[in-house]
Amino acid sequence: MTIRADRLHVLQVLRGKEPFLGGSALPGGFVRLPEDLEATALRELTEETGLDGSALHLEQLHSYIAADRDPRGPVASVAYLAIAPNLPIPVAGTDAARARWEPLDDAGRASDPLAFDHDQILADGLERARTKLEFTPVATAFCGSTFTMTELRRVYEIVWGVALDPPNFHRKITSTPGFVVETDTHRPLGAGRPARLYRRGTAKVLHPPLLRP
Amino acid sequence: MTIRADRLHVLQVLRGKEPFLGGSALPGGFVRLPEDLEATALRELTEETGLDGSALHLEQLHSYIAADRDPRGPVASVAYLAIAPNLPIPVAGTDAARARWEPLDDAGRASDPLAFDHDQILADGLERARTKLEFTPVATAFCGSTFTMTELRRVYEIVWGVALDPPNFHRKITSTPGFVVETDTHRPLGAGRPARLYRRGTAKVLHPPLLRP
DNA sequence: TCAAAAGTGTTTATGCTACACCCATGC
DNA sequence: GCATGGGTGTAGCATAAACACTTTTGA
Repeated sequence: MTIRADRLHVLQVLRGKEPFLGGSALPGGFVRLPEDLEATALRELTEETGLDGSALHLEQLHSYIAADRDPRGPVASVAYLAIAPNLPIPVAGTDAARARWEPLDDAGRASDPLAFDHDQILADGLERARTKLEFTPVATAFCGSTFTMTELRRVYEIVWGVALDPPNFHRKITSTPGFVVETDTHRPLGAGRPARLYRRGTAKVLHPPLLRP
Repeated sequence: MTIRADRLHVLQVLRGKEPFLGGSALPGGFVRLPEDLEATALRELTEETGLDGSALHLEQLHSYIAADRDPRGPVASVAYLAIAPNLPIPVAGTDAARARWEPLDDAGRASDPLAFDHDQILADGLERARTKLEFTPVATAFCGSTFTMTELRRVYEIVWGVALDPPNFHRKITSTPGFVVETDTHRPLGAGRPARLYRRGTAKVLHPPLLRP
């Protein structure tokens, strides 16, 4: 997932073979032993999209095994959720040419149904992302290495689909130990007072949490 | 997991074959298609322990695949967390005779190291249980079909390892919509005023959550 | 000097903690 | 009556929402 143009987007690939030839799906592939699950997720992501995996947040989401989820037969899938800043997709590579960022509507659904049970996986991933924003600083994974308080607030507003009060948000973030550290540089936007730039802090969990309204 | 004699216990089985013959492990086994993952977890639990699976809470925890986690070679494990009231383990069945409830110490560890990477799985499961108590009514899964407010509070105190103020706990639970529904019966304990009995409500999540101190 | 966006102060309401106190039962 | 555990009331403190207001820039 990423945020582009104030919209939440999900990475999709066009399938090049049956089943669901020509349909949209989440990127994925098979484990190549002896690599572990996280290495598989990272490798498939970079192979199919050309995205740089070093900057993104990656976590295991859920495992899906059911007899009818793949017409070829039983397939066990371990889904991972990746969160990245707004990165351009390279178009050079063969596989990467089939990848694209697809916006989600207000209900959090893709415009077209996805192959297999990937709509369910996407729904689970979105709910996980919404929850994780409450208790971890993972919102910074949507931003670059430095970001303004307004950019961080937009992450929350877009992922949660709500409006937040800028003054109160600013205070909550800065009063949560280890969430962000302020730099002494600012970013002018053309109009208005330049915003201070922040960097991620070292906290792994938020005390107190930032609960959804 | 269950609670016995004011201590958190985890279900263990004695391994009957190599590797780790004679050692302790979490109960488990292989998927038998076309059953899905949850059916596998439930079947293995009842086969190896004789416990009644109809009353317990069961949820997927995490998937573990790494080249070195099983000496026989790469094995993919999908761990499930089960929470049950204090049930006796039948001793009649062949497999069930090897199962027992093992208490966890204050740090949440088993007395002896478990086979494979099961100590890690146990630690992940305990952390999941502690977190789930905050946001869902799953604490009622440790209790019988009816329970007193003190029994429910003891669940929180034992799983979290903290002391809670009884009056404030009582108010928090009863003011959280759908957590519990009161019955009109009471349970005398020999000394003191009889405690009112409650039943689980219909809520799936707690609003507001019951955060750890 | 004005518009725009960032950030601070302040009021008010709400919730939570600590603990005093009352209730209902067995002995 | 009195000990014991269940349950309610309440004062004081901390937190959070709403919004007025100040700051800092570009035009």
